[in-house]
Amino acid sequence: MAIQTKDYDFSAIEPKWQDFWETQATYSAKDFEDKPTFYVLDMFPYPSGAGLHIGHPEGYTASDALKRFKKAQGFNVLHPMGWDAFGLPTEQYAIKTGKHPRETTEQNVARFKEQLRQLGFAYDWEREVNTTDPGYFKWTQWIFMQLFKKGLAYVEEKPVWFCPDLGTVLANEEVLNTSEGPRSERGSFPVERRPIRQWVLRITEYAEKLIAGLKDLDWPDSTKRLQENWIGRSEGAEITFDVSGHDAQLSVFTTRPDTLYGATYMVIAPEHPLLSKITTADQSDAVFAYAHKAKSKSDLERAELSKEKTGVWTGAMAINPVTGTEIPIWVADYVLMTYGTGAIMAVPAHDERDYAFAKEFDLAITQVIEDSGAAEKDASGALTQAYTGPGDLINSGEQSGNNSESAKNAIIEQLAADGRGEATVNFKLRDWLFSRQRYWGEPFPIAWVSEADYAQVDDSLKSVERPVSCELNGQLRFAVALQESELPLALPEVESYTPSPDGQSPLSKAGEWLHIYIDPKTGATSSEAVEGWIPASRETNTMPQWAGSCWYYLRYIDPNNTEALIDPEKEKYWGSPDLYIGGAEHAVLHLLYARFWHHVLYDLGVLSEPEPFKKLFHQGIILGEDGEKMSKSRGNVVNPETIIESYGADALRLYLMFLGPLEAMKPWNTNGIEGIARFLRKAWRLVVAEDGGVQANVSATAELDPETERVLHATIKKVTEDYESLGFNTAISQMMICVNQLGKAETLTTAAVETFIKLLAPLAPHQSEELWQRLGNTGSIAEAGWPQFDESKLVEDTIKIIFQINGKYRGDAQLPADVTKDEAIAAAKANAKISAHIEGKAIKREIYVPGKIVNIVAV
RNA sequence: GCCCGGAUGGCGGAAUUGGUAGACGCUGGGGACUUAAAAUCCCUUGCCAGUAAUGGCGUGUGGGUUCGAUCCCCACUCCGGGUACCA
Repeated sequence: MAIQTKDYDFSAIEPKWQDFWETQATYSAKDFEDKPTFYVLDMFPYPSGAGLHIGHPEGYTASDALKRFKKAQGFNVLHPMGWDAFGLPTEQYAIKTGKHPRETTEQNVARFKEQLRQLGFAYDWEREVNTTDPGYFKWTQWIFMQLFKKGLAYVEEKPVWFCPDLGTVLANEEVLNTSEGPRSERGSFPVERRPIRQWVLRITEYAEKLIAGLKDLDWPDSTKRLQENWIGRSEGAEITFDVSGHDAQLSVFTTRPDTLYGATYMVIAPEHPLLSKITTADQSDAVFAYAHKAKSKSDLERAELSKEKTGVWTGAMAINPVTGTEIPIWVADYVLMTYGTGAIMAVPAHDERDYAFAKEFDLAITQVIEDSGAAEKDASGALTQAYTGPGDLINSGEQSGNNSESAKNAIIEQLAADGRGEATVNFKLRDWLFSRQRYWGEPFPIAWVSEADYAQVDDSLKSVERPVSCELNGQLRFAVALQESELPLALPEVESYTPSPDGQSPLSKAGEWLHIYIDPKTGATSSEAVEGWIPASRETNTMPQWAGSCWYYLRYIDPNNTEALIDPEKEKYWGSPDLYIGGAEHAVLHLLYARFWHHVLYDLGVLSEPEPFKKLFHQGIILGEDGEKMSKSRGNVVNPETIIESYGADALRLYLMFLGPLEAMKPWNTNGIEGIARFLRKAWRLVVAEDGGVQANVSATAELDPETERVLHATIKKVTEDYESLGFNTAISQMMICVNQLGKAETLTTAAVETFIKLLAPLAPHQSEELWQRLGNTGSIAEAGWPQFDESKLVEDTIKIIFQINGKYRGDAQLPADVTKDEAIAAAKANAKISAHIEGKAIKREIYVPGKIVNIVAV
């Protein structure tokens, strides 16, 4: 039932084939089919109200094309799609309109799905996942439960941004740093740091594994380096200093224990717990004023003020453990409570920050590493900048003369003997703040009980090694996991989606849902009191958006399993994704969090491999026509639907890939799509004649001239290689060369035309299917196999040899492909232009690059 | 500041990683078909000089290695991205 048109009518053809793929389930993956598998994964979108923008189809076209290519090559292909549907904009919309986020989500998903369909992306919709679906988040909650029981989750009062005017907690990126202090991005209201109870995941416990695991991943080097820097492993030592006149001790982390003799003062962070204890009476006003001010600053502010060092002397002194000298202890916000021990030994001679601070406050600077003239000094020989390089130790007692590298160990050993220090490793990576005081997220499957009741609770419901407790309404409470059969723990219906004025989640007002009784043996719950059960209140925080996106790629493999997160047999069959395509903006957080969960699940025996994403590719960004980032405010946004209306989805897909390398950042240019439209029309006319039938010069028995045949085989080779390496732009240019050549040929074999259409099909699937059908074939072109090239067809009997004089092009000639060096050089000399150039010169050297170049060096 | 990318015609980009720089496409110019337009086809299009043959210049800048450099080395400029006192 081909639609009989002579023109390429994409608006009729495209929906026809979209229906076909859907009803025929052309791209539904079959578990355990006896074929090699290929799992290609896209980063799933957040279904926003704005719909798809041009950036989405870029990566998705690449994965769709690759999927079709691999399918044609005979792979059992898995290419699913889903929705990262918990999230802030939907919740904000609910707060504004009162509409349930679930409804908004449904509408947005429907719209996204329709748009993806219009682009011809043939996903396996039977495996669709949605993070807000109870059948899905049941397992998100289940994973959290395992983390909790394994001791990888805890609760802490953490300072978070709170905006009293908006009545909500804000994420770091929602807070702007203004001249009037930190303000909310929305509405520019003042915000403040408030300690609010938070769940935190111990990702730092996996820091070592997360660094080590990077080694074997086929990822862009820059992304690996980014993760490595983010985790920020550094080796050094923890050294303990005595505080004069106190029995307190101050521990510091340093990567330069070799400079210990040069530690002339110490600095502790404003939040350091020892601060109030060691501060002397005369200094306390200044110290506490300073500490208070530092607390209200954002990390951002602290960093921005980095040029000027600020601080106050606490009045206390510490004792340098190797020199025995008393050194002052300062408080300053350039020391962060969140890294190391929250205190440092300051070595101004060999650390830039310490140097700047010492200069600002006129503190002693003792050089202990010989710079051998490498550092700048003033007339008196004092350092005018910190020397951070290596060298021999000076002014360092018995260590003097020792090299700085070996002195690191020597000093650690010397300290360790006294119990004053040991070698340690520190990470920049912090534990993962895992809770939000919001409505639209996964509820935690946790209940809080009293200490006495906690004692009765079965160990299987506890974090046994590390019990989790906190104060709720002034009372000590302990965390208990619910029974697994209580999952999924659904969100209660609430009257308002707005957090309460004190920053508590909207769930804290869901009274009936909140207060429960729990069976201490099994973790079963009831809303009514039961004999022997204990009263409990549910956790009211919800999980962050990351939670659902951390493991969705696993669920595609077994989306409807109600008994397990994933069937181990299916997991082994499909393995982890063979290729993951997504933006570089997720290089750190999403990819790190997902790796963390995957490692944990592997350690729990749920998964068979420790790393989730073997191969990763970042598509670039499509800029507006003005070369700027597309944004509504700039008015340079290109809408995919408009392009599809005027050129069709195939043209859009091809053009997106033709713009430049997939990984590059490249500007959109609407004019350029004409070339692609022309190319598609040429391909169409190769098959379809004026009268709508098949072209008369195409037949099974026709002759194919040798040059056309050579180009065709060269195209098979180039396109196959380029698809494999995601080099779609060059594959398209080769197909353009090919279509031009085929168009010139007097007659064409059906086989030649079919070969070309098969090559085109991954990128322009609608038109290719249509042409395939009009040539008399049935079924999808994806099931017709992938063309093989014949190496012998690529060999040309004559080759063009370039003649150069002194490396400069002076002529060329067609010579037999098997020409020898001597023959080639002779041919060059026989060339009129060449002989003119060597006339009267002495030939110094003759170079022949086989099949390419003759270069005669003559002076 | 540090860490990554990148710089090639009027524009997007290509170049088997050391072998004719500018494939392919857009734009511009000229022509054919047409009553006309669209569509299609052909020629042309890096810069300078020249009617031309041809010659010179040319891959951000300056050096170097080489018979030969967009590609390798050294120094620098500009642009983009990430990161932020991590001891």
